[in-house]
Amino acid sequence: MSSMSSKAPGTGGDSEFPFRYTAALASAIESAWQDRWDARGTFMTPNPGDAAFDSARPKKFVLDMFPYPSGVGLHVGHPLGYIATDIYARYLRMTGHNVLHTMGFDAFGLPAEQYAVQTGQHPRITTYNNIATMKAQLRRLGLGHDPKRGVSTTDPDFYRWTQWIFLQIYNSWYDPEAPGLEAPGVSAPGVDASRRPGVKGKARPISDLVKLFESGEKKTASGKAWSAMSAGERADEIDAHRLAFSAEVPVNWCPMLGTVLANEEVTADGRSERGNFPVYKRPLKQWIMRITAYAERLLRDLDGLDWPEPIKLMQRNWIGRSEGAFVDFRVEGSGEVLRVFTTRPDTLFGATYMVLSPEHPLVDSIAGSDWKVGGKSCPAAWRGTFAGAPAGGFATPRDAITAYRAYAQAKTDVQRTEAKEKTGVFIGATAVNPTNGESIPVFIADYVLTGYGTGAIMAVPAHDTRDFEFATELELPIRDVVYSRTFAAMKYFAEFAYSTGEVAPAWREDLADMLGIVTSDATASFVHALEMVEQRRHVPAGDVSARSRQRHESTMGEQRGSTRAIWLEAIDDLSVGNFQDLRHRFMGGQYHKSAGEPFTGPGIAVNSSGKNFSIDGLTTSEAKAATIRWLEASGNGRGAVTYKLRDWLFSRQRYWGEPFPIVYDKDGRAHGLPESMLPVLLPELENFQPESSDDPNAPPRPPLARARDWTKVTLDLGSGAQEFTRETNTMPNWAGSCWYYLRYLDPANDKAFIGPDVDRYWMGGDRSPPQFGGVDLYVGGVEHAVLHLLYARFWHKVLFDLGHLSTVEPFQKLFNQGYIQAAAFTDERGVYVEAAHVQEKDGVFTYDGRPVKREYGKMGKSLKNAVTPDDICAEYGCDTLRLYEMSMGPLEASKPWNTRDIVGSYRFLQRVWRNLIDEQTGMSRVVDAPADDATRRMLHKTLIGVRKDMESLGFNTAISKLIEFNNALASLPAVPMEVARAMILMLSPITPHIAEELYHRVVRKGQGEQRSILHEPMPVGDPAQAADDTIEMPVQVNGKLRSKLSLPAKMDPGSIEAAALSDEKVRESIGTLSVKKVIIIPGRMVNIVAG
RNA sequence: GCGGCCGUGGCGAAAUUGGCAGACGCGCUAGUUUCAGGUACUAGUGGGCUCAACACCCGUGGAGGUUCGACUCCUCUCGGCCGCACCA
Repeated sequence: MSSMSSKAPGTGGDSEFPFRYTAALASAIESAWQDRWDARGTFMTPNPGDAAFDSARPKKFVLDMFPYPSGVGLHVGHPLGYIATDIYARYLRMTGHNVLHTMGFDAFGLPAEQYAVQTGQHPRITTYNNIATMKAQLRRLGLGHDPKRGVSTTDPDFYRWTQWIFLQIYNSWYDPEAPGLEAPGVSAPGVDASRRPGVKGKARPISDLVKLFESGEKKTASGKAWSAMSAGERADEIDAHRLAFSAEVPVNWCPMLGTVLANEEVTADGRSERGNFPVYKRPLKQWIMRITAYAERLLRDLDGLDWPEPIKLMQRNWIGRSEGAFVDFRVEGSGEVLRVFTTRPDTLFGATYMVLSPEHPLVDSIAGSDWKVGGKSCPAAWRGTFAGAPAGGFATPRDAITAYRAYAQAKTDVQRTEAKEKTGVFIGATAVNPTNGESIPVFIADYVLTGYGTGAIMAVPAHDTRDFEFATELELPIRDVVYSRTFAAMKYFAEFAYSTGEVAPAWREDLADMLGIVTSDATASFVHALEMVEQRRHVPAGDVSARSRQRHESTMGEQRGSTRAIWLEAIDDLSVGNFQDLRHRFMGGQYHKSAGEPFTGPGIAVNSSGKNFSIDGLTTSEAKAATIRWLEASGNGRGAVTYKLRDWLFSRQRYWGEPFPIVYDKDGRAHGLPESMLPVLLPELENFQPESSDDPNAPPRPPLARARDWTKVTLDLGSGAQEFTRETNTMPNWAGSCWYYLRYLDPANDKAFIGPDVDRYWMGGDRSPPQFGGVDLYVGGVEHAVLHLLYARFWHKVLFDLGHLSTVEPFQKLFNQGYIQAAAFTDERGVYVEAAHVQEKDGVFTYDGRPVKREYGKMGKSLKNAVTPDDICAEYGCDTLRLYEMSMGPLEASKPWNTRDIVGSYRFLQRVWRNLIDEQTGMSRVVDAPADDATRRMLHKTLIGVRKDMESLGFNTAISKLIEFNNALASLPAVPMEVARAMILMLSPITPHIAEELYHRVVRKGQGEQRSILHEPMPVGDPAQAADDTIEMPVQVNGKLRSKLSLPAKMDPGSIEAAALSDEKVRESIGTLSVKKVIIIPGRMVNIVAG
């Protein structure tokens, strides 16, 4: 018998019912079971090889995104995902799986360090205190985490391996030619294996690279033979290949904070998010990870992952693959060549000028000395018309370049985005379009970015919005080289409208736009417009395309607007019916023949013939391929793929992070430390403040640089004891989160970051065929959609390539839980007030007697609307909290918290308790009699439904099924054991404490408490027993519900039809109409079509 | 600007994926218990019409389409949220 029955629980304010399920009783039950679970190690999960390991059970690895241990503690929004994974993990245990489920802490990072700067308290102490607080909060929720596996990234035993992984990456290079990126037989669900071999390349140890250089199989960058190179040259060559390397790159440098910042830590107006200090772009030597080497694999392998499509899309966009070509333009009067990247090589004939980014390295060397082009003076607009330029432009191109650079640099990102007009200046140089030998002017403009492609473009104003804007602004020629079929389609519609007098509302606006551009006569009639269309049938294709483009880009916008309104009116007058369907069919191709050509599909190249090269008449994709072939054959360029993804800036000038396992010799050359010297412990400091300065050129002085005893070391790295200096940067806080899930699997291993057997088992790499990704369910917020998930995938792939892991991807299935939102209130000044103290009366909200405004936002400290789980647990018990959070709505949806609603969940648990337990005696009310037919049917329906919902994380609907079932039980005189038992077991993943208590009071009466309900198998519903004998069959007449028939479940369609047609209400509805057709959906409904 | 997601009672939401719209919960209304409040319990609760019941009509942001049948699919449109943002 449970210990609960032996002592009187708290009264909860109702002495008449000492065993009523009150908050006091719930709390007593909850803490009693939490203690027992801890004492018995209920949630400990054995690894393969351990004594308790059961190899017959399939594995499941259920993972949460681990939290940062913040000092303010949890609010009810935080544990939403944790509760969900806990329910799922408990469910999986009860359905025969070995489940790995635990929780660690992502504990390096800025808040603890900032706190240390302010108070002098060591971040370690702050962090460990916070972890303790948070663990207590999580424990109170009854989360079934394996306590032995919950690692913290700040433990030296953990970050030792973070450093080790860094060295693995440091000591490898990416061989783009290496065949076979995956282990043989690796297959991804939903991915056609035959599509995958196209991706070549993998990480290999640096020693392989050295062998290739030694044998001459691989050429060095300089072309010099390996044997002829000095030690320094060799080291340079190797360093240039490493996957983790240091290089001077432009970074966001904040001298006042004394650190570089990630792009997302810099505000739109160029200041630090924290502190609001100025941030400068400045080249600094930093550690960088060559994640771009993996761009293609990171992109392709998304296909095999069971992730939400929006997240995959965000990663695809972030990687930003574009296919196209590099094209070389010879600069006239200089030996230089301008290389551009384009995704539209088919429009090369339309390139009428070039644009370089203001910082492009060739600008200075190719800039001309005067404003002449082809011997004549260039247009005035080319000489500088941007804000601050002198009237009439600058005296020389060089003056203009200098001024423009200053102008562009001063613009913040926001200004850049908001500026509608394109600006730029001619640099006094011309280049040659390789296709036709045409001489075209070269400009600099800030709409071309240094960081993408080659930082230079060929401008095709006819087919690129930005180029068009620039060309309009600077009076540059525009040449159409693509004939648009969409435009041809619209022309056809216009003609169709003309011949029939019928216009579909859906395309009337397109038509009006088109017609509006061909005439600015605001009073013209529709008939007149159609005459214009008639005339334009004979306009050459290239010209038509130009107009189509102008339709979008015309600077005559306002004028067009008024014209357009007139056209809309005129078109509306002519509408005689709805022709949307017709339009679909046109677009779908059914009417192509009548139109004489397809309406949709690629454009056709026009005006694209040079001396020995023509693509006229080819479709866009054909023209692209043909142009690339020509570029490669003629040596003017080549096909290429570029990515938006940048390499990963991996160092920070901060204290509270992992030290790099890197030292520098007296020549300043970096050396990776051997494994035996790990971990490199963080040195003790008393002052954690980075050195700040007003001087943007001041050198960075990370806090670690002040630990003199630590930075200077004497080591023997293979060539005798020498003096070295340690790297004083630390790793960014993404580092630990890139691999923590692996350490959960083997937390005590001091020989390796993870044992190979453990990896193969829990990540599933020992399956045949091996799994693609290892974690079976990863739950967390969308805020990590890109960075964390991309970085972790990258590390995982490197470790896979180097043979340390058995799977290609870390997270097979990802689930994004929604946020919990809450009402927040602002006073008349717009300042947030404590939401907890706001009063509501008849829909009016007041705070301290004054009216306040309500809004909804993410729960948290800043909106002063946080509700803590501790308060809710105290008032209702944590089972009620778990139940409520799961019943609020679908897990993936963001939904508003409403404390008032919790009582519904509380009442449900009370009713369950009351159905099974006598509130006066605490004894079981369950009887051994068998269930009646109706109850048993409902039991099996519920078992089937709940199981299905659990599998799909549909906890909200699972709960509603349980409530319905329990409500049905309430009307029984007593609940039969088979029903009670199933009810308790189904409830146990969601509300484990009350379920354990009921299980021991009702099911295992006095058989001891050793066996947890967690180890009880979940009962399986039997469809045969769930089936109804008679079903209610709705009968529709012409789609409207008219009657309901009660029929035997297994009735043949003929009899159903007869029954339906003989029903009085049905016959009344049919009346004098004749029955045309009877549609019978077995077990579902009948629809009678009468007319 | 481009891309994505989402609009269902007073509120949170269901709907077996094209087949009885609003399950379940909150709130509300009435009643039981109670000196009373609270708790707990029972019944009702989309809107309209009706004294009331039966019946009928309307109803998933809006307009239209496909279908025997549409919350669900298609087109357009309005509103909200999120991501990217001159990416060549």
